[in-house]
Amino acid sequence: MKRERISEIAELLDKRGKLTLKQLGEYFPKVSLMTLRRDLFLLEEEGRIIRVRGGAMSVKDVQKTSGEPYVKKTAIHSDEKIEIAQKAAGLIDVGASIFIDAGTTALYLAKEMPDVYCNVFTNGLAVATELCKKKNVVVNLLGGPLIKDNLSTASSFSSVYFADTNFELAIISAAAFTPENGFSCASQVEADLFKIICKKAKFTYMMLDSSKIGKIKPYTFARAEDINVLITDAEFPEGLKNQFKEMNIVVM
Amino acid sequence: MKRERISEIAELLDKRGKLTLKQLGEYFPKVSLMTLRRDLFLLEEEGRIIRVRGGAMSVKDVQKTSGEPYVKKTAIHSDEKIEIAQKAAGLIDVGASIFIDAGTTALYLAKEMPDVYCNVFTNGLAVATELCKKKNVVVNLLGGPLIKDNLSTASSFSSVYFADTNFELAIISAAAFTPENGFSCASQVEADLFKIICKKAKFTYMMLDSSKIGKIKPYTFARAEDINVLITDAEFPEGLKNQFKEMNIVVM
DNA sequence: ACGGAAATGTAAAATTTGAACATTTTACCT
DNA sequence: AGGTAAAATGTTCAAATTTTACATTTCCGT
Repeated sequence: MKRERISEIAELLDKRGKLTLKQLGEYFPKVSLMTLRRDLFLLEEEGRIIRVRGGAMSVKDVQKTSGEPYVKKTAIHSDEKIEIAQKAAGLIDVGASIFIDAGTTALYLAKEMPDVYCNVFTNGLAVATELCKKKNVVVNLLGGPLIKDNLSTASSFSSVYFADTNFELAIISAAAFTPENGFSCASQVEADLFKIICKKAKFTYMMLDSSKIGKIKPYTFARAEDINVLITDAEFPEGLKNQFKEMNIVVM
Repeated sequence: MKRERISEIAELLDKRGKLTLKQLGEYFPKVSLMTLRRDLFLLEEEGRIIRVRGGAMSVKDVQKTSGEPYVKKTAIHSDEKIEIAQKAAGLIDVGASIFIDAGTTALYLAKEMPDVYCNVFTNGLAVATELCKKKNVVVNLLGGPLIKDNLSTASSFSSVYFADTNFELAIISAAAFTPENGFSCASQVEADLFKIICKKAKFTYMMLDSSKIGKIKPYTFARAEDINVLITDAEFPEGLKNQFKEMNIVVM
């Protein structure tokens, strides 16, 4: 009982990188925070985690992401993004061929994804690296010039590349959304890529955390009606939810 | 004054692994603990340290005690590989267009590389990620299905991709070499890729640490006479060195 | 079922941290 | 040189976290 919980905590931390004690408390409502604190102490002695103020972080994670600026960004709205990623991960079928984008939500999705046989295309280095940990997932990286801010590729070459590769499902995320301007992002090549992706995929699932609503970025790549499923968090306003539903879009 | 102190703190932490605020206070009696605390905060933002209750610890130190299979591999013959990487790094000119492979020596090269304007093509995720830290290096990643062992891409698609991209210099490494079998590696797609690369590049620099000599891997991708420069370590046998030199190959 | 050890819970004490504001130093402009 | 804004540092105190100590429960072997 104790041992199970401890290894569960360790796995959770390896996946998330970092958790506060409160977050751990939500995962293990049956035990008190003091017990969890003691568990963390034991894990620290084993060298699997590092305890930091307020919680703990995974040693593995520290070893991997050696302090790159990209890592920091993942902390913003991470709870919502994880929530969304978990929902999206539940939608992946065995044998599917999927495109996943390079965003931070996509990175969480890569972590949460079940290790079942499927083909994943992505333009994100971090996403690809993460997916390589899964034995059964075939990972396929889109090539081209790298964008350094977010470690992604995007080039005019994509359309050529995709001429002979197919995926039925695209799970992507937008940097901004308004009903008037649709889904938009900050980079033109990325927007072009997303347009191709959406056209190519049979179904498009959009991961959109509530913080993106009402924002506008320079390049629109899809309208509300272009997507099939909207995956979002609990904070998503009901009114907007209904607007999507009226367009026959599944909101979850 | 501030900057100095901060880098001194960082060095101290790298050396000691972990220090409490009080200990730091003893090292820097001139400033208040609050200032040191703020310094730690900045270092944490840079990703160089991790703040823990009571003090901070070095990220490098955490990374040292690693358990990752890939990371571990880089430790084998690492001194020789770094030696070679440093030599190779010295050969890179501003403005050059270069291909670098996905091996561990290549990863060291990526780390040692000067941050000057140049274009680098690679099929290694770790190499690409590392190069993204350099402001002036334009990184271009070869796409395709990922090989999970070494986080590299290699596909039959490469030839198409390279039809419109050019580099004058290829810096690659082989897994094995004998005068009879030439340079060989363990993967056929990789061998194919290297053949294309060597043909495409005006000059081919081969990084070969002495441990590779006399070994044979299944797929030969180049002969001794196909390369222009051989970069190796101090252990490299003199006799073989001379054989290369007789073929007008620069050995260094 | 009993006794003791391990595990867990609770609450108060001790420490550390974060935030706000005051003060000093630095750098720059005229 | 004088003045001024910004940066760096110092001080203080409230808030949050951790530790400690002790109470309670659960688990096991007999």
